Amino acid sequence: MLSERRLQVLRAIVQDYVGTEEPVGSKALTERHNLGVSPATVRNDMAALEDEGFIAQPHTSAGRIPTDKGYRLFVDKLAGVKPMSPPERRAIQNFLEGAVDLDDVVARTVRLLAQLTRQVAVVQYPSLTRSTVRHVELLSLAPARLMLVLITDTGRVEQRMVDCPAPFGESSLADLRARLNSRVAGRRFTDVPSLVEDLPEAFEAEDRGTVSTVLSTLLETLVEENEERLMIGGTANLTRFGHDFPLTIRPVLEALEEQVVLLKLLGEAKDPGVTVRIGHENAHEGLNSTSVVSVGYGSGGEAVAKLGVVGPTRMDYPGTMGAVRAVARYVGQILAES
Amino acid sequence: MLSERRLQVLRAIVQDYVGTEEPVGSKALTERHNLGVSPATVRNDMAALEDEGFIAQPHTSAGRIPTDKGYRLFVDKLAGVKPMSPPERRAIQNFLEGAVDLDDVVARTVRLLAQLTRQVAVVQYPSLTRSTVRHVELLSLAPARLMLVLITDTGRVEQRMVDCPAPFGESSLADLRARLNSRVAGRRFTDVPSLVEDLPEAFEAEDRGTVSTVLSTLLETLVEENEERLMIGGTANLTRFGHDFPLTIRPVLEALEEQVVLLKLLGEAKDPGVTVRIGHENAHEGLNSTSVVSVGYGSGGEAVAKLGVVGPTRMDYPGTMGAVRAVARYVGQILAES
DNA sequence: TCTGGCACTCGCGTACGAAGAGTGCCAGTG
DNA sequence: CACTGGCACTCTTCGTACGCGAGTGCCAGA
Repeated sequence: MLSERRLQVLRAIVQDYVGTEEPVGSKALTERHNLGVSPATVRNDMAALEDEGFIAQPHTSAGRIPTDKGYRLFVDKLAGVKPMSPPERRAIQNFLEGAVDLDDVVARTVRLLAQLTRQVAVVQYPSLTRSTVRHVELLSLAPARLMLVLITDTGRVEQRMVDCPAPFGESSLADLRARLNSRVAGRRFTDVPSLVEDLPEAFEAEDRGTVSTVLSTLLETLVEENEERLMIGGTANLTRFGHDFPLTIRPVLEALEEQVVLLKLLGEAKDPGVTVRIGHENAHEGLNSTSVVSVGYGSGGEAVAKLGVVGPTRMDYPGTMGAVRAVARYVGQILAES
Repeated sequence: MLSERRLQVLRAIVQDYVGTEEPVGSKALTERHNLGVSPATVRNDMAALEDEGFIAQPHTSAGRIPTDKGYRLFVDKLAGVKPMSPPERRAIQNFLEGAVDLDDVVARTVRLLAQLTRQVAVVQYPSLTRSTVRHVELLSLAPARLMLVLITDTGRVEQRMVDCPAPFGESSLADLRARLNSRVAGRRFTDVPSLVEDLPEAFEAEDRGTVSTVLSTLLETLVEENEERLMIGGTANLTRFGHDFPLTIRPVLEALEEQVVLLKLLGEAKDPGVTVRIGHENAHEGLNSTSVVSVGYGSGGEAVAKLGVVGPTRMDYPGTMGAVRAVARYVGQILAES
């Protein structure tokens, strides 16, 4: 196993490299951290760390840089989560509090995260499938045309057009609206199907077709997975990555445009706390030189969606994790209030 | 004034430069376009064009590249709009037709534009202020808490919370809902204020406070300018710009994140047709080396929002203008149908 | 007015050498 | 046995020099 000092050396390498963006050599290390040993000793430790695969050198005769494995060890064992300072917390809260609706909350969250971490921020809209129904509204637009509006407890609104098989009277409409709401309001989305399946039976034969159509549209809306939307921001921060550009930035931008990829990325993190996926741990190869720090957030105790940042593997993990965690917490509060 | 041949030379320079991305010299020009004159003659013409400020040379002893002024002349006088081919038109239509709601229409439009032009696409959501009200819905969430939902003819949905000064009964709510809709449904947003101003008078004294609150929230929503949302896509195409990166791409990404900037940019174009703003014609300095091609689109005859692309000044103007115009046309159709 | 010719400019790629940073290894020491 | 100082070696980086090629501007002539 690695001795205590070798771990310290690794930690020092990560910290210095993150700070300077340049391979770090043995001499610089002893100067900047008082490890109490000489460069030569550090060199021996470095050789050992390299054998184990925690660090590597870009070319012979350059300093060392951490590998993905090295960052992994650093994140798991050598560093904690750096809490936000009180002023920062206040700033976060102030910034989020001005939001007027869900879109605004998400938009502000993205900006905030991007600004705090100086990286690319990704925020998933509160998922439909994990939330509860606040209200279902039905509007008559034409004799045989309805609009279905679904409002969730997180403030999200979905609307769908419904073309009815037969004209549907105002009184039937009011009836359906009332029955629907009394059954599903406050219930979880996953419970809705079984709660409404016998609804058509309560109506006259001529209306049943329409009721069924409305219900199936509703159920469709509930499960619609591709409706998992997200918002990203701070892409300009990508330009700070390396100086070796197009090659690095291109695939990342492409990946970010593929919402499917991002959703899968966020979805994979099951951990209740902050999750970090480093470099090649990300399935998508465009993101092989980036790390993703993500966490769930929710209006109540339970997570209804994820948010996170995408940045170079060479990032300030403790600070980023702290920012992500803090933002998630406050967004949760805001959602619970609204 | 510039002779006919000199204009042809300018056109040839623009076309070649757009194609090759490299400064074009007199010899190459005579080889690729049969102008019927020798390189020496072309050189004289080039010297004249340079004196007039239409072209420039990056360094002595390099070929010429068009200036912003040169592109401007090209766009205004030397090139038309290249119409889309029938297969392309069909592809556009097919791609847009699958959309399920407004968000989806906008999202698809962005993808489509980005793909067609291989540049960054920007689509503004149909503006609230220029559309008409389809329906206003009021929901009671708590005794003194309402949700106001506004649905526009373009399918856009806005919701707002309303905290009432006093509890508001179900019957009053139904009353208000009915009166509100009978007055404003189908009317233009700009007409709404005068249509509802005397509404509180129709209610009992105890309810007037709430009615006023609801109305002012509604009016606020109507004029809320900062709610002018937009969606962008195709940012990965930025990496095709020049090979001189960070410097070029950075400010563009930053400008794109500032929705305010983009909205102003799109808003400035008053022309009913396709508008092109080239390089320094864009007020924002981050966009000084890009061109913006934009056009209005709408569900009826009238434009309710803008869409366009942002790309390098060195772009295929006729093709881009054709694509933008065609997409706008089809999006308008889709919106009118839904 | 156009053309061919010619000298000139300048950016670009390659080659070479010096400088500097960092390493690995080894012998010596507490 | 762990640590240290010393030293030779490797490799990148940077500056300079140089030749090539593309392109120009100008001029004399048709």
